[in-house]
Amino acid sequence: MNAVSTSASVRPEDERASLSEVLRAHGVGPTHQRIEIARALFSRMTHLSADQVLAAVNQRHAETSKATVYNTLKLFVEKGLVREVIVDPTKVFYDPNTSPHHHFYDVETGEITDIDGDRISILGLPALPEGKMAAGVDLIIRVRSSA
Amino acid sequence: MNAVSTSASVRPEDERASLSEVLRAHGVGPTHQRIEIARALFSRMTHLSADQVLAAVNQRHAETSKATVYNTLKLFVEKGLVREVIVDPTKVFYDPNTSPHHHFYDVETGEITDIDGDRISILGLPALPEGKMAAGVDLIIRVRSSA
DNA sequence: GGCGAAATTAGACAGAGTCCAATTCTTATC
DNA sequence: GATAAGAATTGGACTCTGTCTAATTTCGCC
Ligand SMILES: [Mn+2]
Ligand SMILES: [Mn+2]
Ligand SMILES: [Zn+2]
Ligand SMILES: [Zn+2]
Repeated sequence: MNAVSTSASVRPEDERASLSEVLRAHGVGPTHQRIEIARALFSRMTHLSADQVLAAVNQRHAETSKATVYNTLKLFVEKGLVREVIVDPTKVFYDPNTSPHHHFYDVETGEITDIDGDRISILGLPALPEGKMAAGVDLIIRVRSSA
Repeated sequence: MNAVSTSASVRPEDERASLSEVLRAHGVGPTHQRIEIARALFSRMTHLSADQVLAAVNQRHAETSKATVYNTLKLFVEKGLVREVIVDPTKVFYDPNTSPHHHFYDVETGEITDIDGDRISILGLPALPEGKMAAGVDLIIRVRSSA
């Protein structure tokens, strides 16, 4: 039940129209740049850094500025279209998968892999601090090549 | 069972001597700067950023450079004296508590609080990817003020 | 088409962290 | 305690991620 079909045989025009609707459905006015940024994320369904999004969007010829990529990613996070993944101390990754899930993080290669959220249960959590509510539960399994 | 007594009534000289031994025990040659950095972390037992360590160590009068703070924190991590905590996209925190445990992270204030490791169990984890070994399990509960 | 609001942009800026070659310390040996 | 070789420290330049701003362009609507 994801935002956008990932099927390979979708005409680019249809894909953009459908992304446009997804943006509107999340209260984001569709613009050329926002659609391209959404396309970079949702057509790949991988975890991309801002820099990688910028490169992806400007692959054919420059279309979108760095400022817009940062503005747009922040907006997408606010509107719940994507999620931030904080695993690497040097950069944030953006995750088009917004269903609750966790991550393997390869500390050597930087690769991030999803762990399905509803197979995991976390027991024994203490009560939240007074007056605080949960805003997210991030479980990160850091891995590296064995041997 | 921590590395260094946190009791208030320890003579500064004794504290430094004892830190010196802790460093040696971890294969770290003790120097004036390293001892002061260790003292900043272990006397507070809180989660400090490199910048906070730098400020703490240079409080009375400048003693230690930024380069040395970064060099030393990296060395301490390698030698298992402290642990990195990656929760804030803008900076790394260093944790003098190396026993397995998890964290509350207040996204509004930046406050980091420990969650005892052996009360928590995590069930349903999938097998690690082929040829990979676990290098760490980080559970972060992001919280914010309710209402 | 024309208008006001919203979005985009270049480029300056900020902050965390790295790097390097020159200098200063440690430590082992005598 | 003096000496010498290796180890650690240092200022400052540099890189990288991310932010900000004021000017321009585009969008949604009449
Ligand atoms: Mn950084
Ligand atoms: Mn950053
Ligand atoms: Zn994910
Ligand atoms: Zn901790």
